[in-house]
Amino acid sequence: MTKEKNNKPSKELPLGFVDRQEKELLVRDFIISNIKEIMIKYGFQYLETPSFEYSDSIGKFLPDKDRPDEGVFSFKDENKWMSLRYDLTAPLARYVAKNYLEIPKPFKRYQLGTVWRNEKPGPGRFREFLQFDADFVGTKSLQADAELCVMISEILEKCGLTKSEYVIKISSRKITEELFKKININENQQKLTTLRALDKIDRLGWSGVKELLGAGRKDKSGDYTKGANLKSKDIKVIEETLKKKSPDTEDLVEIFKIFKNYNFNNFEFDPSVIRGLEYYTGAIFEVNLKFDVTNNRGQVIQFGSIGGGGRYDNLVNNFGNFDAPATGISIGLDRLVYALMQKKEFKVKQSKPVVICVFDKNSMKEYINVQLILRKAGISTEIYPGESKLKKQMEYANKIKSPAVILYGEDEIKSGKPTLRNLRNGKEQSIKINELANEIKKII
RNA sequence: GCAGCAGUAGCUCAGUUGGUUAGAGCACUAGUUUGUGGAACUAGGGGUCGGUGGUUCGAAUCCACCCUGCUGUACCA
Repeated sequence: MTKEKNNKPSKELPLGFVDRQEKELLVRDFIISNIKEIMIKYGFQYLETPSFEYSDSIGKFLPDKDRPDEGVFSFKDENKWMSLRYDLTAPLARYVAKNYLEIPKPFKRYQLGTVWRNEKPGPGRFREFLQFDADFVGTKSLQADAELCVMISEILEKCGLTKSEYVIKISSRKITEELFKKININENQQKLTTLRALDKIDRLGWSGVKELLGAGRKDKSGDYTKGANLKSKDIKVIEETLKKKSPDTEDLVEIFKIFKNYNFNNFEFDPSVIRGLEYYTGAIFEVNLKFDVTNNRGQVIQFGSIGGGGRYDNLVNNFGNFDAPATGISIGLDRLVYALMQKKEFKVKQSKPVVICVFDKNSMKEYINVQLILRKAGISTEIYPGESKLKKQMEYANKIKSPAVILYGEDEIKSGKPTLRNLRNGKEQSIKINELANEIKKII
């Protein structure tokens, strides 16, 4: 690299975007195959919608209407603004509205797709990530809400999490609505500030939340956050509400009954679960991990939830007049991958190819013959992709973690018995071509 | 966005109060071994010290601004 490097394209990635390597992708594939299997079992339809939508299809449901395009990546196509989707729920609402007459009602669909958020990234948190969504549209039945939780739990356990490693926290927007009535808050901004404060109880504890409900709070770095300015007697009422051990709203009482019928008990009633969204109208879920997650320096980090959801009875109605009450749940797959990879006992099998070394270009036909036989037997096999000294070829095989190499030089070709070298223990044996596949299977 | 900390080789870092040609380990390349990887030894390549401007006889080191990263915080459909 010389002076010219200034003229060369940057090898840096845009903020919040990452290359994902095989190890991670295989874990992701493992999770996806579990999801698909369970979705079929639960009877959801598979759907894909495009990455881009017209901005007004997703933008006009933003909670803060005063800054409609903040947080999304957008560009102007001809004269219309389009944006990369920021979740899979808004596109679902658009899809349901567009296809309302054709789709079954209720409509159950699941979707796997990349979403983009123009926000500051954090550990295990990117500006481009894969999300899984499952929703019921067109039913008010609480059976749907309950089943979503049971289903998520089945997915997590299928992926290797034990009951003690995760919990689904549940609350209802109805609880906070009643609370607001009780303490007489009507102003929307104050409601939002209050909800956001409550949402932080995990991290800040009640004392921090109390500060945010009152005048405000100074964080570790010295930054100051303005509070909701509630009266201390109202804060007292909120504190009492948060202490409740069991729900007194009808929806949650019903949902918990259904859980019992499913024998599902890995949930927790938690009135501090808020999920910040304005569009939720009933039950709210949040999927939390119960073990520490660390960054690549080994420090424990604030990881937050790996997914959540809830009931949103009015969202589809934003596109017109539809009878489409809905409930859904989503998981951030990359966050689940990140967390899963931290579990020591978690392993995903990677099959690496057996490498056939190249001694002499004129013997290519012989190498190909061995390759065809092994591939036919279902063994991942490659002829060394290059022209190097044997030492280089061995180093290559070692580097890609190949289980074995096949040495098929002049002498071996003459006798029809290639040498199989086990790269884990260095042992070599000379084997007839037609017995090669079976021998290799013993090694793998 | 706000705040704190930090940017020296591909990676992890050292670099003394400003002083010649900027160092180490790992990785990489070549060789010791022209049919044998993971060990050892030898040699080698690789840096406008994040960028720009300033102070100075002299800056990786001091100052200003900018960029990037980490952590917290805000926002998070």
